[in-house]
This record gives sequence, structure tokens and C-alpha cells, in this order.
Amino acid sequence: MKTKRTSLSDIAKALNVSKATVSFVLNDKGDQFNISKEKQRLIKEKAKELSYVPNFFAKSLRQGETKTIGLVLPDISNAFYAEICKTIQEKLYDEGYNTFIVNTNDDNDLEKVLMRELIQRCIDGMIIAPSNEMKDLIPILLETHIPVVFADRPGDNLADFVGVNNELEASNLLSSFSQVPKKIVGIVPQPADVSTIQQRLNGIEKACLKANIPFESVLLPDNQSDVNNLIEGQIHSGADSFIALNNKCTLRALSGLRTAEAKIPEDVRLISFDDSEAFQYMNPPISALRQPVRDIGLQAVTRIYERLKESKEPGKHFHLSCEFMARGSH
Amino acid sequence: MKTKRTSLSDIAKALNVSKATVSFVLNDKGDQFNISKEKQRLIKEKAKELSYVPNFFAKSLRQGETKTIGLVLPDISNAFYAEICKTIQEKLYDEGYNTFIVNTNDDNDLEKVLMRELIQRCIDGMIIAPSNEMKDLIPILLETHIPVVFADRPGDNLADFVGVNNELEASNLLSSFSQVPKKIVGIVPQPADVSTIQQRLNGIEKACLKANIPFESVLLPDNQSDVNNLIEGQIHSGADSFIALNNKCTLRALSGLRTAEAKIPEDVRLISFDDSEAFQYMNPPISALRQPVRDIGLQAVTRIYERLKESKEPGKHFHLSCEFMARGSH
DNA sequence: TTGAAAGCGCTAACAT
DNA sequence: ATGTTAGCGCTTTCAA
Repeated sequence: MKTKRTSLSDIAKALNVSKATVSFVLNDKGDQFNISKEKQRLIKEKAKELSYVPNFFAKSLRQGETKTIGLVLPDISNAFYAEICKTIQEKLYDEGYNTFIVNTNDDNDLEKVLMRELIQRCIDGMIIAPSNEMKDLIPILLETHIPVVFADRPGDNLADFVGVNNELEASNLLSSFSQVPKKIVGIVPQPADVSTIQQRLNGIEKACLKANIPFESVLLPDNQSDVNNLIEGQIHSGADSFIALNNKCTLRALSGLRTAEAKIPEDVRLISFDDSEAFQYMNPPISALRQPVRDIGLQAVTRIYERLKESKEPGKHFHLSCEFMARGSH
Repeated sequence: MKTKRTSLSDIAKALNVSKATVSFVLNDKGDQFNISKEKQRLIKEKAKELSYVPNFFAKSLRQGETKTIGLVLPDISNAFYAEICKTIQEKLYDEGYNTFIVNTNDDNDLEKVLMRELIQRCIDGMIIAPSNEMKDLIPILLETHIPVVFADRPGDNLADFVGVNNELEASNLLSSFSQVPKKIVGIVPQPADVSTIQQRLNGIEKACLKANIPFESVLLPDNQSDVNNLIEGQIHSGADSFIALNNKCTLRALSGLRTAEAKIPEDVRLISFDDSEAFQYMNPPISALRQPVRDIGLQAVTRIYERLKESKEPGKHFHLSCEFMARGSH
């Protein structure tokens, strides 16, 4: 911002025409307003010469819309969210919208701050995969009249949601094991108080209760040798079936299983909730429940677009289904 | 944007004070301007009551700065860039800046469009990992007077750069193999005409020439069975040392090596340029050259901050060094 | 201690 | 066929 950038009126002055004329021409409304071809040419030329770049903020301020959607994600370095992020950004771009991405690290306070900042930036709508404390967010969202779509993690019941039925999908996993489990261990990532994780746990627990299978859930330790000990202990206590509750646990669980020298899938079995590109290359390749990542992103955009353009009422829940990738570990 | 949001003047009117007073108070300059405590309280209360959210665009327009840095990345779903992205966003946030992230998919045209859009949004500065055709970008950047820092992939020599000396690091890889290579194969990802990849190739090629080791580079096919065939062919033609030129090739190369039933590291060896969390869990664990991802992001932010605050001249190149993660495949 | 007013860059209704 | 002007929401100088 050293040398002030050229503005509409700079061009107008240089050419002795009005700002309006320049604005019309540069927005391709020259013909519509019957500006002479010659003048149009001149204006466009001058704009290039002065390397004019329109000020989007001024335009938005005037027009009251920003053509920008805010995207609130817990962790962009997690492959799952990175993929969602990419899909959403691409799709929105095709629809003529920009995406403003923020990363909350599953930190509730930060999330609130960042959401406020998005609203300050006058976003037209918001797609969000919220951290746990939804109640805190609701007032923020109600204050503004911005359409919001929740993705991956549901928000309020009255709000839109696109994602997976975590409880159902998790409970279905029991029947995916190649042998009837003697004891199931759920390996829980940190932070564990995230709604999706809790729902998955619920699903497994209920299904185990029904099938009369012992179930235990364990928090994944930070230290890998603790993981190894923990898994070895579980095996000794009769566990033969492991479910990693998201893609952050899976490889570390596998590593623990290997250290315990358990034969997979003969002695023990492992299923991952969440797929990852690396899983097919592991030894054995890891069987995983694949979430429809792209579809979640696409559907979220479709929905926000409906809300934006057709002013539809919120409250619709879209549940997409997962696909079990049967490989070598189940 | 249905019900218009409350503005400064709404509060001013409701309280029969001027916009200026409200502005002062809400920006915590109440004391500075000797606004009475009582009035301050009243104003803050009313602001909350009307759920006032300041309009950032209006503010920026007035003040001429946006406290926003544009971040241009080739592929946010690539773990390497995702990590850089996260680091940069966090660090910038700590410095009081927001980050506007765009994803180019290594598409030159899209990259130009997106950069223009960032400039329209009056970003204060830009950090960019550019696609190949830098010459096209230079004019865009010169037109605006925005500080730009290149990260990961160098831009112009006159511009700032933070990243790795790809040629040097790649050439050093030769001596990392546990046995003197008989023939080295470089496995090249697509798109291959990216500067970093070319520099890595150059480094290996020169080092091979010097050490009198045969070298061949092959483009990674889309189809995995083609990869397998290709690798099998290379092994038959005497290749015993493979270098995957970025994290996108490594697992697929390993898979090919396994299919060929080559013993690693006894018969053939594999080194990956770029590390990945999954590599330590592979069988054998993959030896990789780890780029200082976080440091690249951190340094890029430090530099843009210097440019912004201390108006330093561009043209500085920061080369950070890599770390060889010796695991089981070299 | 507070208010009035100008102006950031742009668009669009209204004049001419 | 083109110019004038008001105003989007905010900050900040100057005046009272």
C-alpha cells in the first residue's frame, strides 16, 4: 500500500469522463448503457495502462453481498478435512463464490473468535464442522441472519446438516469382522469429546450390548510405547477385535498390534473408521469404513446455495452412507 | 443479509449520541477521548443488545489496510501443503493477521485468476507456492505494491524465498543409500514441470554423472498396475536404487517394489524425498528426506512481517535444510 | 467531553 | 449517450 493503487476516479480523471461511465464499461455494461465503442476501448486501455484492480471491499460495501462463504474446520492438516475443504472450495468457486477458510484446532474459544471474524467480513453464508460446545455458537449464529450449513458434525437440530450417521455406521461395523468378535476394543483419539467420536462409540457400545459382546474403549496415549503396552494388555485380556475411531488412531493401533506380534487377521482384527490413502499399502492392508468425503462437501455447497438463492428454510438433515473397504485386516 | 445488520449509526441513533462517540467506545478508545464511564457502559450495552458486529469491509476501506495475508497453495489436500498452511495461518493469527487461502491445483490460469482476486480483496501481503509459469505472475505482482514471499517453490530471483535447496538436498541423497547404487531410478510425480521436481531431478542427475552411476527418471503412471510393470522392468534392467521425488510417489513405488517381490533393503533400496506420517508404519519403514515444513511456514511469516512492518526490500533467499530419516528402506 | 462532517472506492438511480 | 450525486459503514480531524 505504498503508492496508492489506482481507483475508478483516477481513470475517470485521466480520460475526462465520469466515474459512472468507467464503472459501467469495466463491468461489461458498456453496451447496455450505450457507451460508444471508442470510449469503451479507451477506458479499458487506460485501465490496463494504470494496472487498475477493482477494490472488492468498496464494491461489496456498496452492494451488500460479498460472494464469500466462510468455512470453519477443526483441522485442515487432517486429510479428511483437507479433502472436504478442497471439494467445497472448488465447487463454490464454480458457483461464483470465494471461500474463506479458518482452522479452529478444536478449540472452542478460538472457534468463537474466528466465527465472529467471519461475520465481520460480511460472508454471505457459512459451512462449519463445529467443535463440541455448540450451545455457545447458536446465539452467534442467530444474531446474524447468515445461512449456515453444518458438515460432518451436526449442530442444532433446527440447522442444516450434511454428513454421516455416525452411530448407525459404527454399529454396522460389528458385522464386518470376518469372525464373531470375542471382545471389541474401541480406540479413541484426542480430543474425545467431539460429537462424531461420541456417536461412533455409542453405536458400537449399543451393538455390542445387543450381541452380548464385551466392549471397552481406550483413549489413545500420546506416546507410542504406551499405545503398544495398552494394546498388548488388551490382547492378553482377551480382545481380538479393534476399531480405530478415526484416521488418527489407525496406524498407531496397527503398529501396536504388530509390536504385540499378533497375526492379523488370524489372531486379531482391525477396522478403521475413516479411510486413508496409505491404508491400502500397509501390511496387511487395512480394512476401513470410507466416508463419502467429496459428497459431503458437494452436498454442503448445494445446500448453502439453496439457502442463499432460494431462501429455503433451514432444518434439513442429509445423511450420506459410508462404504466398507474390505482389505486385509478385518 | 435479510434483515439489515445493525450498524454504528443504529446504536448512535438509539442512544442519541454521534457515530464518532460510539466508534471510540467500541474500539476501546473511550478513556482516551474522555467519554464518560456511564456513556461507555450504555453504548457497550446497546451494542450487545442489538448484537452489533462491526463491518470489517467498511473499516478496511477507510483505513486502507485489511490485516489479511493471501496464501496461494498448489494443493491443500497434499499433507505437505496442508501442514504449511496450518502453520502459516496460526502464526499469522498470532501476529494479528487473517489468512485468505486459495488452492490452484497447479493450474496456471486458475492461479492467475485467484491471485487477481486476492489483490482485489486488498490483502496486505501474499505468501505463495507458485505453479510453474512464474513469468506470467511477475507483472501481476509488480503492478500491485504488495509484499510477496515465495515459499517452497522459488519465484523470481529478485523476490523473497523461503524453502529448501532442492538440487543440493537431492544430490546428497546418493550418499544416503546403504550400498553404492548400481543404477538409480527417479520416480517423478505429475505434474512434472514444477520447479521443485525439476531441481531435484537435476541434483540427482548431476551427482550420478559425477559418481558415474547410471540414472533414469520415469514418470509415475496413473494406473498402479502400470507402476508395477514399470518398476519390475527397471529392476530387470539392473536398477537397485529408487528415489521417489515427492510424497505422492512413495507409497505407490513401494507397492510396485513389493509386487516385484524385491527384498528391501537387501535387493533394492528406496528413499523418499518428502516424509509422511505413514512412512514409519510401513513394512519396511520408509527412509525419507524430511523437509522442515513448519520452519518454512514460520520463516515465511517472519519475512512477510518484516516486509510489512519494517518496509524491508525484497530479494532475500532463505534456504533451510532437510533431515534424513533413516528407517528401513535405504 | 462530544458532535459534525469528510472521505475511503464503488454502484445505481436519476438527471440531462 | 454520459454526468451528477447519494450512500454503503466506518474512522478521524476539527470544531465547539
